[in-house]
This record gives sequence, C-alpha cells and structure tokens, in this order.
Amino acid sequence: MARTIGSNGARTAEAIRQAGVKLIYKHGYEAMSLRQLAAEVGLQSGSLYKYFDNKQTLLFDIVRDHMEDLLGKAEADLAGIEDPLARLRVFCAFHLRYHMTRLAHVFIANMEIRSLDEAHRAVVVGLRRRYEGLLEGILRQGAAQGVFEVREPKVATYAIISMLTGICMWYLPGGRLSQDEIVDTYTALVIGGVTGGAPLQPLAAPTELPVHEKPTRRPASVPKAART
Amino acid sequence: MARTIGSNGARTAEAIRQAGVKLIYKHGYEAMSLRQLAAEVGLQSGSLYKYFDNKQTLLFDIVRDHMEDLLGKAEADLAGIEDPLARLRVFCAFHLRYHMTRLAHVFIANMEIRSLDEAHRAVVVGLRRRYEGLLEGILRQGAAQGVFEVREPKVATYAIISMLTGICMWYLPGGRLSQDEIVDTYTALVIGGVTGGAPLQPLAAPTELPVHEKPTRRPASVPKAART
Amino acid sequence: MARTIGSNGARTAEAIRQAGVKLIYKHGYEAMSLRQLAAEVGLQSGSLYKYFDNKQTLLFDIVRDHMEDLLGKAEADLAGIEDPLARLRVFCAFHLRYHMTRLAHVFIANMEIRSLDEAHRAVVVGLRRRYEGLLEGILRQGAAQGVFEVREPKVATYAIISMLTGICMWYLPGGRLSQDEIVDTYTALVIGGVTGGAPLQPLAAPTELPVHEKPTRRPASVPKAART
Amino acid sequence: MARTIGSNGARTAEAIRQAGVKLIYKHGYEAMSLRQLAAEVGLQSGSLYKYFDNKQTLLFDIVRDHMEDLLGKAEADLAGIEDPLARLRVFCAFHLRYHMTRLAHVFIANMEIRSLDEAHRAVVVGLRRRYEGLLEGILRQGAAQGVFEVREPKVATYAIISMLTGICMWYLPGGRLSQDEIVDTYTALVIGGVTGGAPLQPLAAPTELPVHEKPTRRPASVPKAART
DNA sequence: TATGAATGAGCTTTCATTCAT
DNA sequence: GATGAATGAAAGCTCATTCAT
Repeated sequence: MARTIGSNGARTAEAIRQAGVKLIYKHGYEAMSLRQLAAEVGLQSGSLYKYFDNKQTLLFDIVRDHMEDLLGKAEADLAGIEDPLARLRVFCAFHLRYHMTRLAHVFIANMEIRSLDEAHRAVVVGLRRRYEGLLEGILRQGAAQGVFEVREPKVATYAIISMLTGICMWYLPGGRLSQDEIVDTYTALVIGGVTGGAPLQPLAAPTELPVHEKPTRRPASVPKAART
Repeated sequence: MARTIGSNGARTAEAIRQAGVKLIYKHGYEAMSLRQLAAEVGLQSGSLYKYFDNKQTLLFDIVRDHMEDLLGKAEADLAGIEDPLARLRVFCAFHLRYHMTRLAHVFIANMEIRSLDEAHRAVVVGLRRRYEGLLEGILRQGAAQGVFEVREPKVATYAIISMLTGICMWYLPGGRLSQDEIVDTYTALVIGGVTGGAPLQPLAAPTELPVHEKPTRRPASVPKAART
Repeated sequence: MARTIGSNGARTAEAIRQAGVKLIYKHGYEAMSLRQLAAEVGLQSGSLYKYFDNKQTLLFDIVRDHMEDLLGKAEADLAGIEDPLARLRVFCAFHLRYHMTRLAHVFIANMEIRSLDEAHRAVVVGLRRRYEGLLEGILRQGAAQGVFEVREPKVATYAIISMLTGICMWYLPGGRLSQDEIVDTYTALVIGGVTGGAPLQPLAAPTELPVHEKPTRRPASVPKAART
Repeated sequence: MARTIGSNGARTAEAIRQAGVKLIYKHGYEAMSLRQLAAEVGLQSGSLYKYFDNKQTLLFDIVRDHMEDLLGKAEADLAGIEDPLARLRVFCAFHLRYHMTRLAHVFIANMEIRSLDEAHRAVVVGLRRRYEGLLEGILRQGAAQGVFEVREPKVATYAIISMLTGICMWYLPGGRLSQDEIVDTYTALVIGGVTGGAPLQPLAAPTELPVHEKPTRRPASVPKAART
C-alpha cells in the first residue's frame, strides 16, 4: 500500500512508543499483545520489529527513558537550592507534578519492573536508586542540620516516595482538586512527617518521642532494596 | 496407588492456594502458568479444575479472601478505641505488621487488581474502599476534634495508605530493622504529617498505645519472599 | 473429541516419529513445518509438544536412535568373525542392506546433521565416528595382515562409506536389481579397491597422465570453507 | 553518497553470488535468510531483488552454473583421450580436484537439490545425468574392451561418483594430505574396484604404482573430520 | 542503484481448558 | 480425586517479497 504522504519512520516510531505506553498502562505488559499494539498504530505485527528488537526491549526503552527523564528533571529542579526544607518542598512538588502529567509512564515504571529481565531490571533499579538518593540526601542533610526529625533516612525515603508516587493510582486530570491543591496537601503531609509535628523554629525536645529509646539494633545489614 | 493416609481434597486445595500465592507473587498472574502451579503441587494441570473454575477465579478468591481478612482484622484491632490519635496509631501498626507478615498476599492484592475482570474487580475495589474508609473515618474524626490538621481527608487517606503499603516493596524479614522499629518510623511520619507540625498540646503518654502489645500476631508461617 | 478407542499415547508417539521421518526425508528438516507433521498424524500442532520438547529434539531423537541402531546391528553382524576380508564383506553387506531397508532414516542421518545444534551434533558425530571406526579397524587389520592394499585407512574409510551410503540416493525397492545383486556389485568394487586390483598387465607409464600437470586450475579465489 | 569509483552492478551481483554460496554452504538454503545475505554484501534485503527474481532462482543459478562448469571442464579434460583406463584416471583426478577447490559449490549442488522446485530440479538432474553419463561411458567402454570388470555400469557409476564426491564431506584445505596424495588414494580404490578380480594371493608388486613414491608428508596434523 | 517501510503469511511454541477414563 | 491426551486459540517472532521514493 502506498505510504501516507509525509509518514516516515520517525513518526511511526513515536506512534509505537506512545501506543506502547498506553497499552501497557491499560492492560499490563504481559497482557498487551503485539498484535494489539500493531493494530493501534495501523501496522502488521511483524512490522513492529523494524522499530524494536523484541517486546522486552520496547518495555525497557520506555522505562529507562522515563527514569532518565525523571532523574534529569529532578536534578535540574533542585539545582542551586541549598536549604533542606526548600529542597524537600521542591522535590515533592516536582515529583507530584511530574507524576500527574506522566501518569502512564510512571505507572509502568513502577508496576512493570517485574517484567523486565535480569539485566534490564538492574539498569532500571540503578536509576531508581539514584532517584531515591536525591530524596535520601535531602533527608540526611536536613537531619544533620537539625531541621528534620528523621530516624531512618532510608526507610523514610521509601515511605515518602511511596506516598508521593501513590498519586498515580487515583489522580485523574480535571478532578475536583487543582494540581496546586494536591501538591500542597501532599507536601504538608511530608513536611509534617519529617519535622516531627513540632513547630520548626523552637524545635521541641526530641526526647519526648519513645522511638529513640531502643538503640539495640542489629549490626546493620542493609535491607536489600525490594525484590529483584 | 493408595493415597497418602490423611491426604484429602481440602489439603490439596490449601496447597494449591498457597502455591498460587507464591507463584503469582513471584511471576505475576499473567506470567504464572497453570502448568507451573500444577507442578508445584504435584498434579497435572487439568486436575486443578477440581479445585477452581478457572485461573481468574483462583486469583479472585485469593485477593477477596485476603481483603476480607485484612478488613476484618483491622476492624477488630480498632474496636473499642475511641481517641482518633490512638486509632491512627493502631491503624498504622496494624497495617504495617499485617503487610510485613503477608508480603505476598498484599503484593498480589495491590498489583493484580488490573488482572481481575470487571465484575471481580468491582468486588475487590469495594472491599478496598471499605478498608480505606476506616482510615478516612479516623482522619475526619480527628480533624473534627481539632487534633489533626488534614485539609483533604480523601487525599490524605490515599497518601497514607500508599506510604504504609509501600513497605511490601522493600521489606524482607530478617533485615536490619525489627518490625517494631519499622512501625515506629512509619508511624512517626504519619502522625507528624497529620498533626501538621502543630505541637499536640500535652501529648498523651505513649504507654497507652496498644501497638507494641501484641507482637505475636500469628506464627510467621508466611512463605518467605519466594525466590526459586 | 472422544478418543479413538484403543488409541493411546504410545501409539501416537510412534505415529509422530514415523511421520516425522517421512516428512523430514521428503522436505528436509527446515522445510517441514510442525503443522504439516501434526496434520499427518491428525493432531493440532500444539499437541505435538506432549511428545517432544521441540522440533530440534524430534530430529535429534530420530537421528540418534537411528545411529545407535545402526551401530549396534553392525557390531552384532561382525561379532565372531575374524578374517579381515570376511569382516569387510559382512560390513558391506550389512551397510547396504540396512540402507536399502531404512532409506529415510539413513538419508536424514546424513543430510540433517547440519540442522542439529552444537550439542546434539556432537553426540551424533561421536556415534558416526564409532561406526566409521568399525570399517577403519577392518582396513587396518587387513593392511597389517598384508591382505589389503590400503595406504590411508582413514581416507579409504570415508571413501568406502560414501560409496556404500550413496545407495540411498538412487535405490528404490522393487527396481530391476535384487538386493543381492546390488550387494554383490558394490562389494566387488570395495574388495577390488582395497585388494589393489589385478595387476593391470603392463601398466601404462603414469607420466602420460595429465592430472598432475595442471595444478593451477584457477587462482584459488574460492571462498574457503566459510566460518563466520 | 557518491558510489565507490568502479563499483557497479556487476560487481555487486558477483558479491551476492559469492555470499550466497558461502551462506548456503554454511547454513543450508532453507536456513539462510535474505537478510543475512543482504547484510553480508552491505545491502538492504529488498535491494537484492535487483539481482535476482527470488530466493529460489538464486539457488538455481548457483547450482546450474556450477553443474555446467563441472560438465564443461570434465569434457575438456577428457577430450582427446581414448584409452578407458586413462580416461578413468583423468575423470577421477578431475572430479576430486574440482571438488577440493570448489567445496562449497559442490556441497550445495549435492545437498540442496531437494530445495529446488520441480522445474529447476529437472534441469539440474538432467545436467547431473549428463555428467554421470561421462563416467558410465568410460566404464562401459572399458568393460567392452575387457579391461574393466564391471557388472552393472549404472550402479558402478553411482557408486564411484558417490565415493569421489564424498570428499567434500571431510576435506579441508591445508590438511595433512596433499591434493596429489588424496587423488592417488581415491584413484587406487576406483581402479582397483573396476579392474576387480585381482588374484589376492600373488599380489602384484606394489612398486609399479607411483603413489608410494612420495613419502614426504607433513608432520601429521590429522584433518579434522568434516565440518562441525 | 538502492533504500526503508511495510506486508501477509507462516513459523515454533505456550497456554487455559476439556473430558473420557 | 486424578490422569493424560487433546483442543483451539493466541502468542512472539521471522521471512520473502513489494514498492514508492
């Protein structure tokens, strides 16, 4: 059949990528068939292989590109800001806004890591660790400066990121709340959580919390982050 | 051949259920084949159909039973406690401990909702809403009493549940931190978050909290984070 | 569909094996599709996988079983015979008769070694070496006893086996010649070849032969035994 | 881009032909893909169709050209020689040398006849019959003159050609034996075979044969049996 | 002359499921 | 309660081939 005038490989590649994101978001990687994907972009399924080597690398490309984008943009947003509290606010706002505008990508990156094969998963997990590292760094810095009350920065990092990322499970554009309102709500929870419920300036004596009273911890065999 | 004395259908059914949980946890519902499952329990794949109608209902049964168990136990734990802050602490502790001892079930219930068909998903989502309702009720009650600073109880509910549930993404039994320490860390984040950084007047003595008082919820027979 | 009364797995397995031999013989391994094979035995193509792991092992099983059968029967036929000339006659007769009754198997074993993957090919080549070893042993023994004129037993072995095996390229049962006549004809060629033939009267001076005179047939631009 | 000076269609056609021979030799016709072939010569697979009509005619062209070359050169070598024994020697030497320098072509012509479609195969089989006819004529002539002992010239023809052709299953240039030595060895087997009834006991003095007169052989690096 | 996008058919293989025994 | 033979659909993927540019 004659090609549509103006159609070209790059355009098709982009269409495939977008359709892939959409379908994996909707059905899951395992449940999405390449025939579906091909139909979505108006191709025969075999023709897809001009654009990727196999289904697995399609997923990997999507996830890796997303993670690199996420990481890069987060670093850009944080650049030049020194104060831990300010950095934390920026991080929250960035993370939330990014997730609200990239629902599908984010959802995939979180849900389909299991579908990546060993080698690919390692790459993605590495990127994720770097991203988590941004937040962990902020928390440690804030704790060191006495502005945050964070006992276990690693755990707090996982907790906060889980909380913020969870937005992609319910947010739909055009809902009752504006993005700003959502950002404010989440940010308040996070800031409150790490500042320990105390007024920030005259920091309440931390001793009233019972948490620090059991320092007998096992030697520190860092819990391997999540399943691989 | 004579069957092993004492072996019976109920036992096989239970074995299938457990193997199902393990394999879905490990590979995902779509990626788990009934051949695998049958092999795991020493049957032919066709024989599984004595125990369930089809793969889909196996998943549904697992998820629904889990959700009902979760909901029932949460309600039981909260029964009789009136103070919103105490109720919140109980909820957090319950949720975390439950998730730490039922990693696989919890993981499945969160990840495989997408794999349920319309009707089944509706049932599970209903149960989930009821469970979320518990937390939302606590937050609203606390806000009404002026003890919590929560602007959007619904959003806060999603946020907190996401945070707490996220534990099943990284927790492995036997890690550096005890369950108590983890519960404390997460709880502090939650309480801090919802008390908005306001000093909670004269903070009630922490000893009245029931959280640490039942550390032996059930004899950790949960199959560990599967890795074959 | 109800199974044909009396049909069973063993019967189907045998039918598949035979149909496999027939189709590989007729079309070649690469050119035979499993759909064809399944149709030949009245199954769906997927059902074949009850009987073999994959197409490759079907081929391997056929070839290996054939080679072991060939080797075993050859050794049996030669057992107890000492005289090299007698052994050679027995070997020729055995080889020819076996090939005339197992045309397809033999053809496959010779033509499809290339289609076996590395590991399988190694096994088959090993069996083939053992079989060739039988003939080589006979030739060496005869040469040692002065009854054969064989300069290069290895080369002679290859040569003779190629000659004898070639029968499967033209023989069809029910042709003009009986199996006995064919055996006699080939055997005479072999025996004559290794016993050096009659003193050909006054043998013409070899110098008149043009063979050695043009060693530079063309500038060896032939791409060498390819291996990329 | 400007084409390399001097590059042209004929050159590309030749490159395709050679790459085709190489790849069919290595993988077999069915197993060779046109993508592979195109890659080998630095083209897109679609571009190959400027040089042949389809995969099948590529094979046919290769085989037919080879057969015509073989036939023509054989006739040329035999031209002018009358004596049957001399003609037989020439035929053997020619056949062997040709095969040793054209391993791939010869291998293909023997193995891939099955891959030719009906019409093409008929042409090739016709050429092969003419080639076999050369040897059969020699054998009949020799038998008529009483110099050969050949009962069934047709069978003997097949047998001898199979024997000689078999060299392409194991010969690799640069092996222990020189081409001359190989030719001598095979020729002795053939001549012995057709002159047959040598009295075994009073074995003619071997000295009259020139074959043993060149003992200067390379150190014995056993030629690896055939391709693996 | 060559590209590169695309086709459409076909491949091997896996799967959930059925059912006579 | 369980087997094991079989189905039928669908999967991911490769292929020879076409054709506008």
